[in-house]
Amino acid sequence: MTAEGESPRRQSKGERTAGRILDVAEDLFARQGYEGTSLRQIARGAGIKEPGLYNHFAGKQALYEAVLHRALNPMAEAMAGQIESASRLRDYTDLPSVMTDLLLRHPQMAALFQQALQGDRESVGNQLVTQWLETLFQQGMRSLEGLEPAVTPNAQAQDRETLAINVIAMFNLTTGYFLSQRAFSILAQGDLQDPDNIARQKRLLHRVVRAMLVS
Amino acid sequence: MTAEGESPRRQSKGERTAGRILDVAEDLFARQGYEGTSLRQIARGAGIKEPGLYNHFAGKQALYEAVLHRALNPMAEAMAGQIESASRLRDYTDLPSVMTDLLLRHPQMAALFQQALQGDRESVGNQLVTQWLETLFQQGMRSLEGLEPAVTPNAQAQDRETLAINVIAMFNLTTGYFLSQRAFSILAQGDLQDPDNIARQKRLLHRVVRAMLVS
DNA sequence: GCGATAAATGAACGATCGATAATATTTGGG
DNA sequence: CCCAAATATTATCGATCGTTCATTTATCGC
Repeated sequence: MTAEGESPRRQSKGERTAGRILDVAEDLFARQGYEGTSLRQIARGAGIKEPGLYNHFAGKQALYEAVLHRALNPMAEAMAGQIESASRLRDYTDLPSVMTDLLLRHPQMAALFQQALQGDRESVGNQLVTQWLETLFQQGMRSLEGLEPAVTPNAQAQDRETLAINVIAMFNLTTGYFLSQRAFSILAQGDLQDPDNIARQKRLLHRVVRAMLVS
Repeated sequence: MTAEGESPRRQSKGERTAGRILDVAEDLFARQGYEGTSLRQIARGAGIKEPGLYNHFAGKQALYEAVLHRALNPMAEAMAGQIESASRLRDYTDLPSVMTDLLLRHPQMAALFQQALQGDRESVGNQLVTQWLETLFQQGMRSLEGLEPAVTPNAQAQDRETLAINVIAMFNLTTGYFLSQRAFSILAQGDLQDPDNIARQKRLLHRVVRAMLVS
């Protein structure tokens, strides 16, 4: 999530500094993890001294949660909008593609979410992401199980566990793509964010969804 | 990787202690990450004081690399054996299933590998895992691209980028499963290591591979 | 069982961590 | 333009990090 594009006079100095801090912190947290990132690094990246951070955030933990919150909100809203406006059947199965487009605009969010998800269960960060996943997964479950009979009338009903495993697979497939830039450069030259490769990934996502529906 | 099952007199005291240290370190590194784990924690878990660690490992970094090495070697050998003994075509497409069985015996290795893969590019740990992935991926690529015409004579040849994306997807699908226990408990009750769920996952893996082959 | 060697310990080091207090500077509304 | 409020800085804190050293204790081949 990069800084808002508003005109520099619409924001007060404090707001601009807070935005810069969030930008730097998001990048560093995603690349180095929570414990691996120091407030000194963040302050230096934002062009201020360390104690200045405390004029905008209560502490390291609060800053981390603010980063997650700012990254999670647009994603949640956009996905909610997509889900709500899904009138035709195929709109539901497009969910991974939509999520890919959203992650494409903020590629480091994938790493941020995965870390928060693997992190301390009691932490606010973990609960934030877990809560988001909850609604997302519930919707994914409803999609798969609701569509299946319509699309493939002769398909047998799948048990809840299989549905869950499928939804989780789609999530891992979608986010994992953005965590695999290094692996990709081993196998082929190029950038995973290249439109051609994004198109290839979306094609794969659709094929996998279809493979899940037709059992 | 749990301690060797050898009789307690076959190992010297030092070897036994080193093994305990590796066990504890592997668990903590996988759950909390490299920076998030302190040598004090590891020492306490192994039942010794902190300086005692230095009788067995040169330092934190060396201990971390030893953990990765001990976890990576059996996996690499087992996969190499599977690949070498693959006479029939389907042996190749079974590779994700074989990897699932291996990871099932040491579920925390998935987290370990992902962390090392995302971590510092210069680090020895990253290079260790990257090197392993390289051979694994090369083999996966060769499988997919070599098998395709045989299995589906009417399928068009896929470009290298698509192959790479497919191989990466299979890797993310296979390892991501073992990182998703929390997500699974949101959607359904149960343990992802339950044989029934493992069977469901393997069924999914095979379906996805098939979906990749028949373009 | 003796003795060399391996292993474990207590004490302490410098470095860095997140955080606080006191002070200086800048901002921006009246 | 002024002055209260917002923002930034300097100095410093205690805690914890990884690591080292000198010493004690345990191991195990002979």
